Amino acid sequence: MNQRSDARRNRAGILRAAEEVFAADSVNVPLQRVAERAGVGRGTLYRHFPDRYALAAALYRDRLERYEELVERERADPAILLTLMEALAADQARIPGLFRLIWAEGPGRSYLDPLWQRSIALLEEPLGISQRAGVVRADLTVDDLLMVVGMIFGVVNSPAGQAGPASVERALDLVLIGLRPRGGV
Amino acid sequence: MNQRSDARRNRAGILRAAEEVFAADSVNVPLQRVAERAGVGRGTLYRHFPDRYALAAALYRDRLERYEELVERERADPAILLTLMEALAADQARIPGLFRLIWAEGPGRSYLDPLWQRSIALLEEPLGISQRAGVVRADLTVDDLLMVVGMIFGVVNSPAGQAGPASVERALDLVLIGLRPRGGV
DNA sequence: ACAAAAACGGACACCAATGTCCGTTACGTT
DNA sequence: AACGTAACGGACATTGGTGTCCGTTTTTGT
Repeated sequence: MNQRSDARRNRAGILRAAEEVFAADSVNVPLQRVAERAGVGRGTLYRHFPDRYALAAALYRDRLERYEELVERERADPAILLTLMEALAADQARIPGLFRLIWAEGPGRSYLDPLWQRSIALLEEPLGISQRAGVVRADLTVDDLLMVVGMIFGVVNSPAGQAGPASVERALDLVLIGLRPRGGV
Repeated sequence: MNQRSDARRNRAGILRAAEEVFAADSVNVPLQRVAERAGVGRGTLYRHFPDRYALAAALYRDRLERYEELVERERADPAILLTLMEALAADQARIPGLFRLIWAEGPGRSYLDPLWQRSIALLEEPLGISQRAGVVRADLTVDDLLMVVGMIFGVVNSPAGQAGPASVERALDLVLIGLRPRGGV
C-alpha cells in the first residue's frame, strides 16, 4: 500500500465533491467550497491537488478513460463516432463547469496538455471507422470534430436555452446533419 | 450639451480601450488595464462605468445597433438571416472576450437583460424572411438560432483551433447545412 | 480673465481567495 | 498497546482586485 487509507478516502471524497461543485461553477468557485462539501480542511485539499486545474485534470482523466473504454468496446459499430460524440455531449451537459475549466486558458495548461493529446488521438479511430462505413462525410477531419465539441460547449454554456438535455439533443441533430455524407444540396 | 467635453472624450476612449482589452480577455482582466490603455485613472473609469458589465453592455449595445441597421438595410435580401449570422460570427471572432463577458452569468445580468431581449427580437424578422424565401428550414425557431450563436461561441472559444476566421467559416459551413431545408435524408 | 462647477486620478481601506505552516490527530506496524 | 510516521485541518500572512473618497485640475460660462 502506497497511501494511507484515510488519504485515499479523502482523495476520493474530494474528487466526488469537486465533480458536484464543478457541475455548475468552477472557474471562480473558491476551493473552500469543495473542501467543505468533501468534509475536509483546505490544507488537505491543497496537499492532494496543488490547484483547481490539477483537480480538473484528475476529473477529466476519469471521463477520458471511459471514452477510451467505450471505443474499445464498440469498435464494431459503424456509428461509433456518433456514439462517442453523444457521450461527450452528455458529459458536457452534466458537468459543464468541468469543461469550462478545461477550456479556459490558464496555468493549468501543463496538467491538461497530455490529456488533450490523448483526447485528440481518441477521435482518430472512430472517425476512420465511421467514415469507411459511410456514416459521416469523407472529408471530415479531427479538427472538424474538435470544432463540433466546441459547438456543444457553446450550446451547453449558452445563457439562453438553459441548456437542458433536450436542447443538446436538438443541437446535435442540427450539427450531425452537417456531418452526413453530402446527399441533399 | 449635457456633458463636459473631456468627459465625453474620456468615455469614448475608455470604450475604445475596453474593446481592445476585452478582445482577448475580459472576465478576469483588471479594469486597471483598461484605464491604463485609455490613459485615464481608475476613478474616471469607475465613474463612467460602475463595473465591467456596464462596460460590456455599452460595447454590446454598439454592436447590436449595427445589427439592427443591417436588418433595416437588407430587408429585401432573402438570405438576410445568413448575412446577419455571419456578421455575428465575425464579431465573435474579432472580440471574443466581449461575448464571453456577456455570456457569463453574474451581477451584470441587469445591464444585459434588455439588450438580450432586443437581440432576440432582432432575429425574428430575418428568420421569417429567409424562411418564406425557402433559404432555411421552415421548422427553425428563434431558439434554434440562439443555439447556433452559442455554437459559434463555442468554436471561437475552443482551445484547440486558435479559432481563426477560417475555422469560423468552416463551422458556419457545417452548421448552415443543418439549417437548410430538408433535401437529402 | 475669473469664478463656479464638473470631472479627474491617485491613494486608501476593504474584501475574498490563495497557499503555506505547524501543532494535533489518526493510522498502521511491530 | 504503544510508538513512529503520515496525514489532517485550521490559522496565518500574502496577494490582487475592487470601489470610494477627496484634493487637484480642467472646462465652461460670464
